[in-house]
Amino acid sequence: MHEKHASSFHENIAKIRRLIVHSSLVPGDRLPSERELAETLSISRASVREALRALSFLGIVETRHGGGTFLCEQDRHRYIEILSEFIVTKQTKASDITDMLRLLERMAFSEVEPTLQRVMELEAVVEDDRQFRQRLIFGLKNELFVRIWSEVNRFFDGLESDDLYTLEERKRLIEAWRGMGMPE
Amino acid sequence: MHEKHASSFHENIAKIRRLIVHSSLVPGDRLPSERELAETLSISRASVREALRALSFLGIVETRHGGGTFLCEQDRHRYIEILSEFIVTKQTKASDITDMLRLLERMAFSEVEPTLQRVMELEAVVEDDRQFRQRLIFGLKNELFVRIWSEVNRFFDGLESDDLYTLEERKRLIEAWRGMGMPE
DNA sequence: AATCATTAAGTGGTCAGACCAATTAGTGAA
DNA sequence: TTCACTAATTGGTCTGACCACTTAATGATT
Repeated sequence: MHEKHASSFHENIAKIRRLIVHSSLVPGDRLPSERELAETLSISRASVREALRALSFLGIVETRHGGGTFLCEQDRHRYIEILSEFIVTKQTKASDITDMLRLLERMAFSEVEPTLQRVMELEAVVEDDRQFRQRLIFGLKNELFVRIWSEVNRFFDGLESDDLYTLEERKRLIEAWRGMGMPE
Repeated sequence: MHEKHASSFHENIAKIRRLIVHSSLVPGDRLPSERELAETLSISRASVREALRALSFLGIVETRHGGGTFLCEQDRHRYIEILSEFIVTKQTKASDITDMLRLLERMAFSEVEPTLQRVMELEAVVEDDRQFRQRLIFGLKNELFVRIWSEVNRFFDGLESDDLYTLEERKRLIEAWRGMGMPE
């Protein structure tokens, strides 16, 4: 007999988070078993598992086969508010995202040598804010950097905000970059 | 009748990744249904869902209730190799991690004004590489930045590598930073 | 009584089948 | 041809079972 599916993925994660906070769990503590959580939170064990998997991805909890589910060590739990709220529910100040992108992209400028070819490639897409920023980032050969930028940019896309830079800014950025290279 | 659980979480993700590649799917294309994937890959639908949820977290696929599961737009799928391999299996070049940390921390220096108090706080922990870098990063009030740094640093910790900077480097960084502020 | 191998209980991992909820494709009447 | 309706498809959730691993309890041995 089904009870009506009032639950949802995000809500379930929030429920477990609240439980962690209310139970005053400290890093290293073991959470209630999945079966217990399911009954307490009035959701199925499958849903509990999906939520726990998400929290595991966020580095908040850690599961050990046969052992249990534990709150992660370190002060990582201090970021529960930030992490889960941000990644899962996408609630972060829009200014944080745009600031972060600007920082990352400025960094890309300072880390990549402005060769003639690169400058031309960038100028070719100067009309399109999105392509411009993407081309810029891919100049960095650090895969990890690209990954992080992509993640942040994904949320920026979901923001439905305007371009990050104006056309004039983009042109100015290229000029400044070019100036950093050659002693002309 | 059970077949023996030869599957594992990581393997399942890899299976779906291979299927995406071999099927020559392009962004926007729909993946086979969960039931179909389960049969094709010889794993349960629950396991398929867990793997898909992970890929969804990585921004590789997107699910629409009643509609299907789709490969994300953009060239994000080009990062399937990078993303899934990195986040899930933690296989990233150590040099990428240290490079990234150095970049982020250099960025912190350039973004934060070297007030007298901040400089003193940093000098107080100059002996400890870990504390030094953490104190530095927390000077940035951008929560998102802190989050990202924390994530990257987590992997660095798991690397069992030496300090990121030598004591001399740390002292030199502080001096250079101090010099950026006051016109002395 | 102390030690250690064995056993039982507990917990995460997987599987199977069913039903709910939303979308999409197909159908038929206007 | 158009559009409302229906059926099929697909993701979302639930239930219960069994497997694999860990941990605690048990009991025999020393």
